[in-house]
Amino acid sequence: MAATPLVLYNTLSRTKEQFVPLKAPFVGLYVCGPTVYGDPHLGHARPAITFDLLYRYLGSKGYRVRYVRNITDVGHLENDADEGEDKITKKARLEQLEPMEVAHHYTERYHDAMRELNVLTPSIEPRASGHIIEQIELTREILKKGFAYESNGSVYFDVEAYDKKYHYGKLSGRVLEDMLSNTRTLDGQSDKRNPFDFALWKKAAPEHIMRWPSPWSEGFPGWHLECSAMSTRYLGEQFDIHGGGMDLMFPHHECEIAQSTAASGHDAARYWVHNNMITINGQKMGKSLGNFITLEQLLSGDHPLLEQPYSAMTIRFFILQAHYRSTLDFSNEALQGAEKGYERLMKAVALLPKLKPANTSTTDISAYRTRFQAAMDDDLNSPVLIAELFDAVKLINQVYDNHQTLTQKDIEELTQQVTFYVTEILGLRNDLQTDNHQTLTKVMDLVLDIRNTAKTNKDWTTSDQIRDGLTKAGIQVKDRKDGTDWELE
RNA sequence: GGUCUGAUGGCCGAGUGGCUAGGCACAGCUCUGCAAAAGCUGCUACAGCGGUUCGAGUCCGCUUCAGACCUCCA
Repeated sequence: MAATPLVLYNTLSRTKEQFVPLKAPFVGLYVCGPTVYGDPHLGHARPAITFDLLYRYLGSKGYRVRYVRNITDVGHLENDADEGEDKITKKARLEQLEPMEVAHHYTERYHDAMRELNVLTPSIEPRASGHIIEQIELTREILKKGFAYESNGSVYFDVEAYDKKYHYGKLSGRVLEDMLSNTRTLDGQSDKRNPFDFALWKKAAPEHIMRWPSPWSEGFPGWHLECSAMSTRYLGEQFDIHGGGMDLMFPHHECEIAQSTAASGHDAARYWVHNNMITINGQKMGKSLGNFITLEQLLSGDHPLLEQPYSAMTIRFFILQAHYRSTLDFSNEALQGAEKGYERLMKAVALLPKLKPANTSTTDISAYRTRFQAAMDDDLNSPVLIAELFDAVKLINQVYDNHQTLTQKDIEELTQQVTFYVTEILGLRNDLQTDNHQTLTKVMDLVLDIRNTAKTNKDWTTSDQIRDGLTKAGIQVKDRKDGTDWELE
């Protein structure tokens, strides 16, 4: 496949760069996945869909992508880094469950949501708890290189030592000295030498359930270590793209860079790609802010802020209609707009097989291919791609209404291009006809209402026509004293 | 306080110097028994103030406002 060059915005350089894989046609892609201690919400959908789009598009260019997206089931501390309980452990206590039971439950919930959103499964989905050995090894390596120190059974990354040789803060644009001058001094209780040092290994408090043996103590790995360890394990010391939400840039990704560089002497990821946040009333949607809407609530409409339910594909379309590096503001009006737009697009796609060929074409459709591609090549500009697709939608409708004509060959080309970009790249499924259970109930309410009116008017011809017609259609009508029931046979 | 983003028409949201983004909503028309769909037409905005330029939403400076990160977070 003759691939046109893809340009990606690299957070490291803060510019758009042409994407050149280390070892084409192979591409290594690592994306920070969810911490499984809560239901997936609208915010989780953003990176999942953003990197699904990237994964799909890279694949369409002929690259063989290994997409690794982790599951964080251990390691994040609740409040203060040094005092807090492991987040998953805390939730487990509250619910009287095993930690792994909680992790498993929410992992399944996440998978369900991803399936609904038509997000492809990654090549590998490693769990932090399954890679303790790798994390211990990495900690050992960093210690050996002199960029970490042990303190009371815990191991901390020595940011100051690292910053002397490399640059701590290169991703987020921070300078260590500035950060230090802006921080209050430690209260003296910490094992850390420096407030910006972060844990590679934490000694477990007695009540801490999730713990593993290590050379330093029984404990658990630090917050940032898992991604470094697992990306190295599955993609190598150097790989192509590291993705995640912008909120992870600091400290999480910064620390990942420091860990990898400290251990191996060079950067691990070459392109850092960050998706922006979904906001609600202009504020970031987040668990800690308590203003998030779960995906389940979006699908059911069961949330004070929701005027109606929204389908998974509406949500996907809503997200794709904004560029991944822009904030995207939630509102009912915006979702409803997305719902209509999605319907318009899918209706036109459904119309494609019905187009009748003509001897000549009144429009040159050869440009669509390059325009679709150009939009995606430009840093995954899905909004522009969608705008281009709507241009094709108009053409499809015009041809259907005999306002324009296309040859058989052009119809085939148009069909191929449009359906490819809509279903394979944007990953939009046609869900317009699938939500039939609710629809059938509403239709039956209506039909039986008409029949009851007829019965009231003693219009037996009409009422019997309806009942017999329904029987033939496989629906049994059951008249009762207090109303009418029906069931599918 | 530090670092970094952003401010586009009723709503959402593209656009890094010159030619109408697109969707939704709204209005009129065509089609039509009515409606819907579809088509056609209209709605032409870029926070404010300076500057650079033949020309700026687009570059530079300042102001105002908003947001993210600096603590777990997608």
